[in-house]
Amino acid sequence: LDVSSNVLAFLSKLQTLVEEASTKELITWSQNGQSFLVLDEQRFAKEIVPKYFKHNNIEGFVRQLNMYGFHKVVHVDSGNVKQERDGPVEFQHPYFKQHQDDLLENIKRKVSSSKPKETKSHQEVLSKIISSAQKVQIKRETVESRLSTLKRENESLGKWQNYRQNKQNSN
Amino acid sequence: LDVSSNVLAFLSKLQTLVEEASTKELITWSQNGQSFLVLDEQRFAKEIVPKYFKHNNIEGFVRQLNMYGFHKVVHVDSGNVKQERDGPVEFQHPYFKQHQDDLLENIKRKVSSSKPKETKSHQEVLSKIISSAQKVQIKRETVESRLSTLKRENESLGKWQNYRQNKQNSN
DNA sequence: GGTTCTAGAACC
DNA sequence: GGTTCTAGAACC
Repeated sequence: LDVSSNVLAFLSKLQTLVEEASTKELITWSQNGQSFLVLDEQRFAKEIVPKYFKHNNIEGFVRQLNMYGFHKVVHVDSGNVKQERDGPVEFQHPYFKQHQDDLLENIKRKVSSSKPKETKSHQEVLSKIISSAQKVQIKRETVESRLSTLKRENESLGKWQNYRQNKQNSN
Repeated sequence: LDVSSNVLAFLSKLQTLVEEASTKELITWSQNGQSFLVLDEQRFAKEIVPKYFKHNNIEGFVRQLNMYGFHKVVHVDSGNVKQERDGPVEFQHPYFKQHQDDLLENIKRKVSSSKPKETKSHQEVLSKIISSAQKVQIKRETVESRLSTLKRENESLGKWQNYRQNKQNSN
């Protein structure tokens, strides 16, 4: 973690990789410095990646790029999208540009967030259902308490009725 | 689309690839025939994949496997998960086994579905909550009917009580 | 239905 | 925060 410039570990490594002259053959800035190129994914993954990361595949590298908001640059040739096979791969981020290190601090890693994407809407639905169930529950409890009151009254009246009945019969 | 055996295009191709003697060096059944192995992802992607699919990368192949319910077999070595670098990659599906072509028809491609992934589990949770709410509702209705019965009895007794009371007073 | 880019989630 | 497997979604 590069604490001095408050830039996260991944970005520091990426920065180094893209600037470094020794890796220029496999990863470097594009012509205009607005994006960077991985010139040979295979070799890059096997030769460079393991020196900087805990793996040697391109997927993990791309996953990290996506986590930091980088996007693959899709090349449009004459109207339709066609990536030539095994050609260079280009990635871009609005705050990752050559000679503009001051922008780097604006790059934020996306939060992993334990909550899935549509949890919110489901959460709302659940809240409503639970709230509704609670109202039913409360109404039931109210009714039950009224029931037990009436039951007691009924028993009292019953006893009194029996008392009157017995008295009547004994007369 | 292999209409004759009702097996989808991808599965037919995969079947061929795994059985084929000529590709045995890069993709073949595992020892016990319960899974299949890609012995060299790099070479497989570049040499075999483009002959069968419209691309030459392993990602597309893996995406299709996942779409059909295949799972990567993760090897556990001495307690912790460790995949050796550039070793064979193993995939498995309960209905994709050597010499058991009759099972193939059970393999279904996952529907793209507008519904997100966890709809099912949420659906289950919702079902339980709704079912629970319904039970509370029914219990409430039962109690309410008992209540109205008791209420009627109570009123009758009350009237009788009043009758006795009045009679007593008038005596 | 197939391919690609990106994201979710589990596990580290 | 990093890595891996799997899925979502757009586009074909």
